[in-house]
Amino acid sequence: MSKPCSRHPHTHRLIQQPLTELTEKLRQGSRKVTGPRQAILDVLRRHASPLTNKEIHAALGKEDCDLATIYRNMHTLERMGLVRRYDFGDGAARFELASEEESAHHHHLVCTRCSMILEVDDCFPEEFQASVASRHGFVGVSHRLEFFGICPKCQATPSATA
Amino acid sequence: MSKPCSRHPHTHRLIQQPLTELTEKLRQGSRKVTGPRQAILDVLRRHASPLTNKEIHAALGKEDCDLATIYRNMHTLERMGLVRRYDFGDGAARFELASEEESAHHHHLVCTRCSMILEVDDCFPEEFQASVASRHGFVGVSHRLEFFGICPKCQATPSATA
DNA sequence: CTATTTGCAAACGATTTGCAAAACA
DNA sequence: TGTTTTGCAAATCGTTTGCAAATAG
Repeated sequence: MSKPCSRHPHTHRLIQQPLTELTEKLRQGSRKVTGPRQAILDVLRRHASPLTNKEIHAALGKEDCDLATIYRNMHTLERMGLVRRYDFGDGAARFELASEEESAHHHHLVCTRCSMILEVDDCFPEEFQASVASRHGFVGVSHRLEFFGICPKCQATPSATA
Repeated sequence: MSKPCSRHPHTHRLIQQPLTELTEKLRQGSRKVTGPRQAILDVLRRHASPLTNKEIHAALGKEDCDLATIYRNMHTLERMGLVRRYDFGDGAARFELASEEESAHHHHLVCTRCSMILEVDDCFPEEFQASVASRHGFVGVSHRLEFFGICPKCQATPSATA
C-alpha cells in the first residue's frame, strides 16, 4: 500500500519542517508533546502523499501506538491546523502535514489503478467559485476537488482491459 | 430540504423521465424490473437533490424493501448508468437519477449548517483539467468537485456563532 | 499534582455478503 | 424452469467512545 512515490523529482512536498517547530505549536495549544504525537508528525513529515490512519499506523515503527490514538490525534492535529484532511471517496480519510507557507491550498491527481497520488498545486480561477457563491447567495464558500485518471506507468502496463 | 434553486429558472432537474423509459433500460441489461427497483427509481425521479440509501429507504412508502436491497440496487443502477453517485464527505453516498441529456455533468453547493443541497450546472474551464492531466501524463482524467458554504437562510438565522 | 493522553475493548454507522426463499422472464 | 433478486442476519470496515491507568508539564 504505502508505495513511496518515485518520479517527479521536483515540485515535491516532503516538508522538512523541523519537528521542534511542530511540537512547539502543540505546546502553544496547551497540548502535550507525547511520544505518539511526535511519531505521527514524523511519519507525516517524511511522506509526500496524504496517508490514511491505517497507513500512518503501519508506518510507525518502534514508536507504535494504538490505532484509536491515531484517530484521536488526527482530529486534534487537524483542529490545531497542523494537518489537513482529504477525502478521495474511497471511504478512508487521508492526512498531510499542513505547511502554511507554500501549497496552502491544493488538490490531488489520483491514479485509479495503482492509487499513486500526485499533488496539484494550482486551481481553477477564483471567479468561478465566487460566481457560484454569489449566484446562490452563499457565503464562506470553499470546495473539495480531486482529479482521477490513469498514470503514465499504468498506461504502459497491460492490465485488465476494463 | 428540496428547495428549487432560484435563478436559472430553467435548467431544473426533477427529471420527469417516465418510469417506463427507465425500466426499459433495465430490461436491455437483462435486469429484472422488480417492485423495489421501480419504487427506488420513482423516489429518485421525484427528488431534486441526491439522496442517501437511508433517505431512499425512508422515502419508500408502501413499496418498502430491505435496506440491503437498496444498497445492492444502487450499485446495479450505477453500473447501468441509470444513477450517478456523489460523495459530500459526510460518510454517506448519495444518488441522483442520471438523465443523459441535460445536466450530464454537474456539481453541488452544500450548506454546511442545514445540509441544503443546490445544483451547480457549470464548471471550471476545461483547459484547467486538460493542463493538469497532460502536465502529469495522465489520461482518462475526471474530477470530483463539490462546494460548501452557508446558505442564505442560515445566514439570517442567529445560530451558534461558531 | 492535575489536566491531558493512552491502551483496550466495546460501540457505531455505513456498507457488504451468504444463503435459502420469492419473483421475474 | 432457470436466472435474477429479495429478505434477513451476520460480517466488515472505518471511526468513535467509555474508562481506568499512564504521562507530560
